Amino acid sequence: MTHTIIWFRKGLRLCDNPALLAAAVRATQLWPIFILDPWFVNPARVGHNRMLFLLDSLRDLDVQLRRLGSRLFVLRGQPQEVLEERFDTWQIGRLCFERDTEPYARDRDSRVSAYAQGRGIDVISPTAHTLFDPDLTIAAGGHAPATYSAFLRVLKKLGDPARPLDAPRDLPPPGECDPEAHGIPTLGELGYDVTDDRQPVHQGGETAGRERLNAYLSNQGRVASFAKPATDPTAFDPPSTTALGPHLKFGCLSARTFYHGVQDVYKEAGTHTEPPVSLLAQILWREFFYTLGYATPNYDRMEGNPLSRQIPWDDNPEYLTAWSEARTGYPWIDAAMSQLATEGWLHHLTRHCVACFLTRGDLWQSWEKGQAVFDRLLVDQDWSLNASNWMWLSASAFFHAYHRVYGPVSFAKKYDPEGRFVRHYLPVVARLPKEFIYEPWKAPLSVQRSTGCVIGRDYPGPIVEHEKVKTHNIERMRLAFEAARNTEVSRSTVLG
DNA sequence: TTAGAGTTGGCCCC
DNA sequence: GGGGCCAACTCTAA
Repeated sequence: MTHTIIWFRKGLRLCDNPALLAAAVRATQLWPIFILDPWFVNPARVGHNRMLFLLDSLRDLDVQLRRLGSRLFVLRGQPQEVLEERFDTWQIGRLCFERDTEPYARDRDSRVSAYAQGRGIDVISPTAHTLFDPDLTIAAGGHAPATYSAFLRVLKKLGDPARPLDAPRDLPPPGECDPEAHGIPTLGELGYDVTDDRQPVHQGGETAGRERLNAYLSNQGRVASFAKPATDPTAFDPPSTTALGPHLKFGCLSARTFYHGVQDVYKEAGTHTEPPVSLLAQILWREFFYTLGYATPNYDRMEGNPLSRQIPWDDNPEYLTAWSEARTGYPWIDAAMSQLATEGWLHHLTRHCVACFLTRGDLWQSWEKGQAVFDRLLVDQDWSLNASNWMWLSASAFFHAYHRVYGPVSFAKKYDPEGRFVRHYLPVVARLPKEFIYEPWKAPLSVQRSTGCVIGRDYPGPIVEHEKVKTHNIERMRLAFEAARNTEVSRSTVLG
């Protein structure tokens, strides 16, 4: 006879959910709960697209739980306080939740677990957000992997991850709780501005996630020939990649479901592309970055982060604001930032372009500032992946060919010479002829006037002269690399 | 100690 | 669209 709480945070699914399965075993009453933590329910930290995706996901979870005779209870407040109260009022004997390796979650969960165990409550917290337990991955390599290739070698030792677990067939009855007070709120009830009535582009929930995965996997040729660098960043209807990031972030879809879904198509197809560019490799990149985020102190900062090169970035709030508000005067960059603001999603290579532009390429602002903007706006915001990619693009870690700079004009032109993408996401440039679409300041004034895109009135001139700052920044980066090497030499001299 | 490899640049030339 | 050049870093295996 055990009163049990299954505490959903990520892992918003019934399939491949070991915490849920453990909670269902011999429970007399089961409370499936989600706690709206004020830390996250904050428009300055979690943008409205991601919050909408979360609410979608909670609704889907509730519907699925109800089919099994249960339901979801949505509670509000600081999680530890909420749980401590419920442990008492519900006479809880067991607490189950999926393990979360991000710093905020680790701190929160260790305090909750310590309190619960002190009260004699069983705590069950299996790993299911990643393919493997990161402790096992690190142990198998002897230390955290330094490169993706080294990581792949470790994975070879570990073999395939377990196949995903089935969803439970039935669930214990839900515990008693005032049903009216614990429904799923609307965005407005959470204090978000809802005057913007655009429909979200990314539909949350396990049901939508599985449909999206299955639709993608149904095209065997596309799966088998997938090569990430060859996908088109300017494609938007539909995008050229799976766009399953949001579902993986919230765990509407498990990493193992994705992994084995792709593997099964590979078996049918015979030949297929290989890491690092293949579709399967994408879930392995996620795993690699999760492992490093788990193993590395201060992973989301430059200072105190042993993986991040120490670079003397400028601090120019006007540059940062212009970049984040799509006012750099470079249509490709501004259209991308507009897509980020309105939809909360960007193609991977588009993220590269705007990240390179903000950091080492053009504006020379710290990657941490770009990371913060992405953290707020991305529907698929993921702590480990976001920090990793910002370090990558700013040449702070992983990537060292700093003289390779994305051109804010040349890059997009290569994929989209007509400018379909920028016309869609940046209407102010929509009527410009294609020869000026990526460089509107070069259009004669008569053309600017007739197309309603007068520079300085309708749209800003370029915030920096790319060719000039690029050369200067490559030199600054060369000096930063040199300084880092010298620090390394003096350190090893001191240490003998 | 050294050679080779590393997810995804731009530009010029053919 | 494919190849070489630009100017050149870091990690790993041998």
